[in-house]
Parts: sequence; C-alpha cells; structure tokens
Amino acid sequence: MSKASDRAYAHIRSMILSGELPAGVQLGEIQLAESCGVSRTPIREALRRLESEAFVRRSESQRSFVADWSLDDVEDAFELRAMLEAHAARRAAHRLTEAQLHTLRHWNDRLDQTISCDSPDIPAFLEANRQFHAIISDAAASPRLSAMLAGVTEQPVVLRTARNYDVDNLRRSWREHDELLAAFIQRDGEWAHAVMIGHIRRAFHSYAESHRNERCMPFADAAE
Amino acid sequence: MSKASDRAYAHIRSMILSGELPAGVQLGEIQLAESCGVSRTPIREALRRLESEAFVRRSESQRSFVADWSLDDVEDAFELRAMLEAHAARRAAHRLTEAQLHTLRHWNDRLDQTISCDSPDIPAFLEANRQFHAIISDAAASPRLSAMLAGVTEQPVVLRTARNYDVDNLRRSWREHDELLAAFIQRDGEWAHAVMIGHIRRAFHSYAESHRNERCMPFADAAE
DNA sequence: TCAAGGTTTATTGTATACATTTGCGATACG
DNA sequence: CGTATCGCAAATGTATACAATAAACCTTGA
Repeated sequence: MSKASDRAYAHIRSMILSGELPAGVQLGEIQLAESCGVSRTPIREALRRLESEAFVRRSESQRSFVADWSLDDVEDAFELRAMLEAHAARRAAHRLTEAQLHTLRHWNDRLDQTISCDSPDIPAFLEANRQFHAIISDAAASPRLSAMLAGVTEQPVVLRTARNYDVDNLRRSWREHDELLAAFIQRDGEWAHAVMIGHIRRAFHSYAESHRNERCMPFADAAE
Repeated sequence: MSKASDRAYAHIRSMILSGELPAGVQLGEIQLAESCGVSRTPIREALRRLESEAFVRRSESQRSFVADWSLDDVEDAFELRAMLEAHAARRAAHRLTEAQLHTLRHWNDRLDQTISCDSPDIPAFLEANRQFHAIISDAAASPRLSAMLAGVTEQPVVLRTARNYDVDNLRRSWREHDELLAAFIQRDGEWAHAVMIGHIRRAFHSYAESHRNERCMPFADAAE
C-alpha cells in the first residue's frame, strides 16, 4: 500500500479536498510529480483513478483539471445516492446479522456522543457516520452496489463543506439513523428503504441550504 | 482515438469477449504487450480500465486475470441494471424530445425487421437494441447514471451468450419496447419505470434459462 | 516422504528518455 | 486594428531500462 502511485493518489486527493488545488486548476503531470516526489508514471495512474471518481476531469486534449461540481452535479449525485443507498438498506434489512445490528447501534451511540457535549466534534461525527453507512453497504452483499455507492458518496464539494452543517441537522441525522435501526430490527426492508430515501434527500437540502449561505466565501480551511 | 492504449484496450476486450482469453487466465503485461504490438505502458493503462469495468480482476499481489462471473454476479448486475435503467426510463419520460421519440420508434421498427425475416440477424438486433437503450440513457440527462448503467450493461458473459436467445424472447423484447414507447408518449414516468423493471428482469431469467441449457459447452464462437 | 529454507525466475512498479500532439504567442499581412 | 499563420514551448503518449516484489522451484535436513 505504500506504493508511489497510492501515495500520489492520496496526496492529490487531499490537496483537492483541502482546497489547495481549487476547482478548474490544471493538473500538469510534471508539476504534480515534483510536488509528490515521484515520477510521472505513478502520477498518471493516480490521475486516471481520480478521474474515474470524478475528482478530476480531462479535456478533449487529454489535459487534467480539478473537477468543478455545479449544484446540479451535486443534486444529481445525491439523487442517485438516495436510490442506491435505499436499495442497499432494503437488502440489508434481510441480511444484517445480530452482530452487525449491534455495531450499528454502537456507531449511532457514538454519533450522539460527538454532538451532545459542549463542543461538537465534527470530524468524529463524520467518521462514525461513515462507519454506520459502511455497515449497511456491506450488509447489502452486492460488491457492485457498494462500489457505485462509494462513487456517489465521495463528493469533494460535500466533504469540504460538511463541517458547516449545524448541530440541529446532525441531531436529525442521528434520529433518522435510529429510525433506520428500528426498521432493521423489524426486518422491514420497505420501511428501511423509505427512511433512507428521506435521510439522504434531507441531507441534500441541508447541503443546498448551507451552500446558499456560505457561497462566495474566500475558501474554507482544510477539512482533512 | 488511435492511441496505443485505446487499441490495446479494444484488443484485450475483444479477446475476452470472444473467449480467446477464457475466464481465470492470467494476463501478463509482457505477453499482452507482444500480442498487441505495443509496450507495457499502454497495456497497464488498458488493464486498469478493464479492471474498473469488471472485465479483469486483480489478485492481492497485483496480478491481472480475466474475471470469471458467477451466476450470482450476473444476477447482481441485472438487479442493479433493472433499478438504474428503470430510474432512467422514469426521468426520460419527462424529458424525451419529439425527435428522440421518433428515433426510438425507428430503432424498434428496425428491431422488428431483424427478427421478422426468415433468418434473424442477431448482431443487427443487438445493435438496434443497444441504440434504443442508449437514447433512454441519454434522455435521462444524468451523466453519472449513464456511466453506472454502462458499467452494469456491458457484461462479458451476457454479451457472449446473447446470441443464444431464441426468437420468441427477442420478439418479447420488441413488444416490451413498444409498451415502453407508449408510456413515453403518455409522459407516464411510473409506467415506464414499471415496464423497464419487467423488461430487464425478464431478460435476466431468459439468460439464466439459456445458461442452464447451454452450460458445459466447449465454448461458443466469437460474438464480436 | 515431507517440510522448511533459500535461490532463481517471472511479474509488476518506477524512473527516464524520446516522440507526438496541443496550446499559445509572435509576427506579418490584409 | 484585427486576423491568420507559423513556430516555439509545454504537456501528454510511448518505449525501455532498472528496481522491487512475489511466485515457483530446488535443495537440504529430519
């Protein structure tokens, strides 16, 4: 895992997420190679990977740029995510083991902890949230579905601005997870499906709201 | 488009589809380089691309092999395709232009032609079918959705065995397309959604049936 | 005969040189 | 002053040499 191409991938990705490489900027292979301390070969591999994950786009003439996500793009990704993750939840309802249910509850308790104390710990919240959704994705037992979900979940813009969500929204997420758990315990796939659609679509509107308020800011500080 | 890596990609892909490279076989970079008449560099790029499209899988030690699709894998892909393409149909119902509707009808008429004469022209049928579905994918106006759809539609095993479908099944496809058209003309997204789910799921069962009958055959002749 | 260890060989990862293509600017002409 | 064309510069594409790593094999000892 300590291959040069992996390090280059992680490095470029984090520079995009942090805003150090803003949307629209050209990504020259030579420049990145120097920046990462490797040759162009692993850089090329990292760029292809980032391109397939929509962090980077390529012009007709094969030049690479940091992708700029319009609000429409984000909405598109959220709509697909709602459909895919709801499907995952429905499948998971019939397959989750007792141990997995227990772990889900554990992460949702943790979610509560991170926002209940005086100073909410947003990074910890995001991590627990990630774990919660990862268990559902796994339990759906469809590798292709998991891969697709990962593709629409990892959105540069959203990851960069997630920290701006207010605590009310985070608490609402926690409660929705709780309802999801109830549906899982009843093994009610349709219930879980419905709750998940609402959960993701509300998250989009929270993002859109937050985005409207915070637009035209210089740019936020690093999130990762 | 005449880049070495593109040619290598197309060459390897067609060798997998034709069965010249059977499932499970190791894909050595050097061997492929000689086979394609290029160096290892474009071969590596082609392999990564084929891997992301699930034509190729890589072992933990980074060696590449022709992917072998179990029946479960195929069912998984069909289930996702049914969901995604039904979603595309629902969106398309509200967006298809008159010109697109006309073109859809054109391709479905063509579909009828290819199976109505004495000797059905299966390749022509598959091509017309591809065009029909491509228009719906485009009309859904979601690049991500189109990309995902392409990923679950291009299944090596299915493409290789599609020619075995009997004419009754092909005719049924044609009729289902006709119903889809009726739903589009009425701009009834839910109707289109339902028809598409049935269309894809029936296609899976046709495949599974045909697969049961034709299993253990030496291997079929080239499909492309 | 089997197992463990080390050596050999095959395969993938990386760096670099060179070829090819594209973009951009300067210059000349209308 | 605008535009078109030529040419240089910069970026990407490809080949190849070398490095690192994993698999295969062979030897050796119990």
